[in-house]
Amino acid sequence: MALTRDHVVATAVELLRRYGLADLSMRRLARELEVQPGAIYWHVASKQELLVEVAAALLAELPGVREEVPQSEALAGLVELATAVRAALAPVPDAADVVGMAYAAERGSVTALRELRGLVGRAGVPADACDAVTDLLVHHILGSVALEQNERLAQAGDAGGAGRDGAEVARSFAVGLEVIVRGLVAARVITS
Amino acid sequence: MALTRDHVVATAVELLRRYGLADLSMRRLARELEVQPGAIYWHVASKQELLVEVAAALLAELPGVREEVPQSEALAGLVELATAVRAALAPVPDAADVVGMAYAAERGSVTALRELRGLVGRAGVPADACDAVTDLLVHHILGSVALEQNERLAQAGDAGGAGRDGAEVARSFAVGLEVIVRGLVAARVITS
DNA sequence: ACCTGAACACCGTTCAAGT
DNA sequence: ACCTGAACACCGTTCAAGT
Repeated sequence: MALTRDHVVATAVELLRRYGLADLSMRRLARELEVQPGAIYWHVASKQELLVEVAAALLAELPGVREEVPQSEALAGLVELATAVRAALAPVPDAADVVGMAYAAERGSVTALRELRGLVGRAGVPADACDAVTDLLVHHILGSVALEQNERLAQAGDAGGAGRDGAEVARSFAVGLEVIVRGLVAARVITS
Repeated sequence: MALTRDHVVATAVELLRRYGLADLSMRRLARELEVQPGAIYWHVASKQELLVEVAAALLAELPGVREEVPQSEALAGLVELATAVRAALAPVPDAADVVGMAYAAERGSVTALRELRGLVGRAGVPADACDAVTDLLVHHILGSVALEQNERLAQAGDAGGAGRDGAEVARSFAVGLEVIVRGLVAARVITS
């Protein structure tokens, strides 16, 4: 079967899910595809470009946001989407690094995060504060994902550790999200 | 002059400041110290351990927080400290990655961030929410630092770009910080 | 105690040459 | 158009042997 860009990206995603970012090298990927390392560079310009595609793929399955969301539901939709993004990334090793890098390189490269920004706008955040608020939300999501994965590793270390488990990290995330949403109103970023 | 752990760390910091994380390899560091790569491993167990030391060193110069801060001043002190940390890291290439990695590996490894957590507690955040709120603040700081450095790179790319400059990123950071602080009260995390 | 020399097992990327 | 083979310039880490 001939190599295609989609196949390269899909295999990279699988490698990430199974073994993490450290084992997602261009050479390892080539071995998985039963091809020489140089062959990959016909379909993808660089590892950086590949990782941006991987990040997009990780969040491509999320149900899209309805086009027309009334302002009254925008904040709730925002909380829902942020929670869904966190849940989708949490089980993927090093997902926070991969998505964080893609978002830093090009904010529009990940659909779900573009939709998040749209909801921020529709919730009433003025245009000149949209980026700041979206960044705050994205960093909260990715920080929480990274944290949960770290707890998992630490817990695997000490056998019966009293470390915070996934559910507890998810609760902390919800608290932080609530703080942000309430803060938007209290700081008069949203005048409602 | 005999190599010491402090000298190794200080040289690593200098390398990071001047050339960024990509050029801070154990081998490059050894060359800078005029020593064989293996020699570094007598003073430091691994690159990971070295980077944790580097992260601590980057924020070691910050003025410490007074021990006894009344609750009425804790929130203001928190904003001040967060702003100072951001300002200290902003000019250091890849500082967000280095400090983020150290914070993820061991939350107590960076003094200034430990002090931030102390202020969160003294501001009235209950013990079981301290970590969540501190994480939110730390990720906001590091996210903003990473963003500003990205803007700088993007601006260096297109000559007279309309990209957001450092001052604008700093303003966005302040907005986010205000949202968080107000949100703490509005979400009744702090009952004041 | 502290360092050298040399090795082990890897990287990302490029590119002439083949099919 | 798509891929191989082979090279270039690197990595982090280990460890016997030297001083």
